[in-house]
Amino acid sequence: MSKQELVVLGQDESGCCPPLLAAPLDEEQAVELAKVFKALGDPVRLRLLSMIASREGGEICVCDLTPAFDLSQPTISHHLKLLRQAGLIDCERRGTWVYYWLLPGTVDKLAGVLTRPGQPAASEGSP
Amino acid sequence: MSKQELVVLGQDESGCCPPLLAAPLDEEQAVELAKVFKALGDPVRLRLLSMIASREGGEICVCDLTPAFDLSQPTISHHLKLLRQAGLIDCERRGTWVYYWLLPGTVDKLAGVLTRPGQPAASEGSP
DNA sequence: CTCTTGTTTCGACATACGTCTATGTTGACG
DNA sequence: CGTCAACATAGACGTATGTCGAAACAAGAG
Repeated sequence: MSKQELVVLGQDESGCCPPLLAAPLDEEQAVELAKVFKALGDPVRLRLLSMIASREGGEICVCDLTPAFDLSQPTISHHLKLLRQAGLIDCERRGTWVYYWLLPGTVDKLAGVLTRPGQPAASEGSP
Repeated sequence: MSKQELVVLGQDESGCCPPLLAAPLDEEQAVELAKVFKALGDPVRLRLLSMIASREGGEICVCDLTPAFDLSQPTISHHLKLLRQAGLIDCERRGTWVYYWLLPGTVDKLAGVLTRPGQPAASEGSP
């Protein structure tokens, strides 16, 4: 089940991040990046990702996600599939329920790509 | 001309950034964020943004953007319009030519939203 | 095995999106 | 004023996307 992500971002260990804002992107990089941004370009998927990522234990059951939306269960499942194919989340069946969790690599990659040179990290407000 | 952005992100000065990955997003925030991510969800627009942002002087003429793509001039103009409506760039006519530049606020906002708590800034690789 | 519950897959459909050609608009220059 | 070049807008067309209901699949309980 967790075998079908498109491995959309090279997850390169080569230091840090391809500069989006510091050098022109070549077409191939742009295509790969656009897939992930497109996955984030829907309010339902953003909220799903947010709910998954902000879960204390790191995992959340579909049955806890669905009631938060005014949409049919198949539609939620569809959006979760797109997030999974974008490499943003993964899931595992555990008995009757399916649990989803965040794949931090892809999100970190995006954050890096969008960080302008010289811009400090977005440190959360808890010193 | 530079008057029609949707002012899509509140550009709030309230410290830093709404946590996308630390707390569930409410619907309104999700809708606003999704507009910007959707604008980034196209390879042509990503490359356009990248070319604009990485320009040394901070500005670039449309006549320098168009030839880099295998698309018609109106198509490029259309994509630039979407980036502008998303609050990512702005433009100004200067004689015959139109110049575009990056609006750093929106990009910074996205980077902040995608940065996980505890994740350091993406420092560029030039020590 | 059968029944029930949770989840995904399958078609179908309306809408949105990316692209084009054709046409406007704006400014520079004779 | 007329003409040309640089961009923008308008309309059209094919494809992709978001949504649903129905059906299939998986796993536990009788």
